[in-house]
Amino acid sequence: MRILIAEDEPTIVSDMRRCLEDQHYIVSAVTDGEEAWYRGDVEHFDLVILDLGLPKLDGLTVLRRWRAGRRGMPVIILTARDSWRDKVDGMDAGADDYLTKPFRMEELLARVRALMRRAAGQSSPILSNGVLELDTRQRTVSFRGQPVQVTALEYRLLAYLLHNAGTVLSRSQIADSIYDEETELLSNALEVVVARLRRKFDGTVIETRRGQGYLIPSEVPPV
Amino acid sequence: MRILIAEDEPTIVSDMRRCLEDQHYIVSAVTDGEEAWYRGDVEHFDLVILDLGLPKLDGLTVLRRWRAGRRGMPVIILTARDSWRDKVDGMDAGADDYLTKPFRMEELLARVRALMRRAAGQSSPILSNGVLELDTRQRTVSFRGQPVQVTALEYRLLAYLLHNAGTVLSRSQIADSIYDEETELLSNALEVVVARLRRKFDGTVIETRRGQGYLIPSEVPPV
DNA sequence: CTGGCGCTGTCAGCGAACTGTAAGGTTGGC
DNA sequence: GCCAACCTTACAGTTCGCTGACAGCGCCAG
Repeated sequence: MRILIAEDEPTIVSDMRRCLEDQHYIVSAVTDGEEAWYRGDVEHFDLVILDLGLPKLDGLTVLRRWRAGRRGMPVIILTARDSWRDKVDGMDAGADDYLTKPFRMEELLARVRALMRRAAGQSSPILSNGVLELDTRQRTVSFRGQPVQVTALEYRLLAYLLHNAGTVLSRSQIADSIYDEETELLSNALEVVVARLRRKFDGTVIETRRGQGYLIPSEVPPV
Repeated sequence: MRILIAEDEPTIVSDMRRCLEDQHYIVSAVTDGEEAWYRGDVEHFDLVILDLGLPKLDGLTVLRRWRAGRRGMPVIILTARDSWRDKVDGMDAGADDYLTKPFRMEELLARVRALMRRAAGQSSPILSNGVLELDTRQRTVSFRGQPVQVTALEYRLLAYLLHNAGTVLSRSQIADSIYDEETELLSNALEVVVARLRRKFDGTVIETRRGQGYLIPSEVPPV
């Protein structure tokens, strides 16, 4: 689950980052509106925490541009002022929730969880391609009907591949999605994860496209 | 099991809170309609007790908004007036039950229990996965047919896990469900509770998914 | 009021599981 | 056949969860 924080105050950012990473979210942070808009437009985030008072381009504008461009990810807006106008404007612009600074981290987390839950409730909780099945609500994986245990990292990788079943995904796309941005990829870590997964199923589930990346076929006839 | 009380009269709130907390429910309370709607929209509650005569936003409107937004939790409405119109309107708006003020706490509790049971999707008050059995009416637990004594906290944890048997539940989900919102989770308290429970059964009943959470398997062949 | 008791949170040390690294083998394309 | 890309395996560092001991709290009986 990737979260984008758009906030220019360093201490708030680092507090939020720490809390969210404790909850195993993958956090990216930007400090001005232009960058916020760009990242949210170009990358995939499961949730955005957006300060309204950003330099260069204010939060409301960023949000409106995203929505105009059909970026529908849940957005929580932060406002320093306790004015209901901001909140109303924000909700009208397409925000899903708001928080007034200062706020307690627990409250932020509760709202994040709620939005994640709501977003999850809208899509089907089961990802499947015929042989491989992933229940995103139960966080379980099964192969040809047999339950299989996977680690947290393996699960993230599987979920990403299966979510984009039929599409070839490059290493860097995969890495972006399952690691946070600081972690460099200077070894064959990804290959190793793939290998470990293959051993748990059979070697054919995850296909390699030499020079391009990996993919999981979108529909496989059952056996 | 979390309950939201939306009621503006302090004495009624505190009476209800005391009774419900005696029954080991986790209670949150709000005093106006706007906050009620917001909390119910954003957080997860297993049941709501909703006064119809709330300031700022009346109860019926709150309820209709929740239902429009697909919030399906059971709702008991309270009405000060003994008029059938309110009740009918309330039920039409999606309430599951009603109570006319003044009422006796025992009656409230009975209705709460009934709705909880119904929401659990089973007429029987017994939760079981084959080896572990939990009688929600008597608040007793047995393992392989043998009764086992558990503390209140342990019971809440077990009930939550068993209620979602087969699902991996993260620490924060569990904490949300068994503690009230004020309590911080800054240590390994949860792990300790799990350990104590494991010692009372055998170590295999509650499974750990490292980095993800805990789960109780949904169906275990009896021995 | 006091002491005992049961419940629960905190802490520290240990062990196991997870994951990145590296080295050597294998495969596929040119 | 050669080279680069990829796979596999083993290993080691690190993180995460478990456990046992302890302490604080609230409750009840004396």
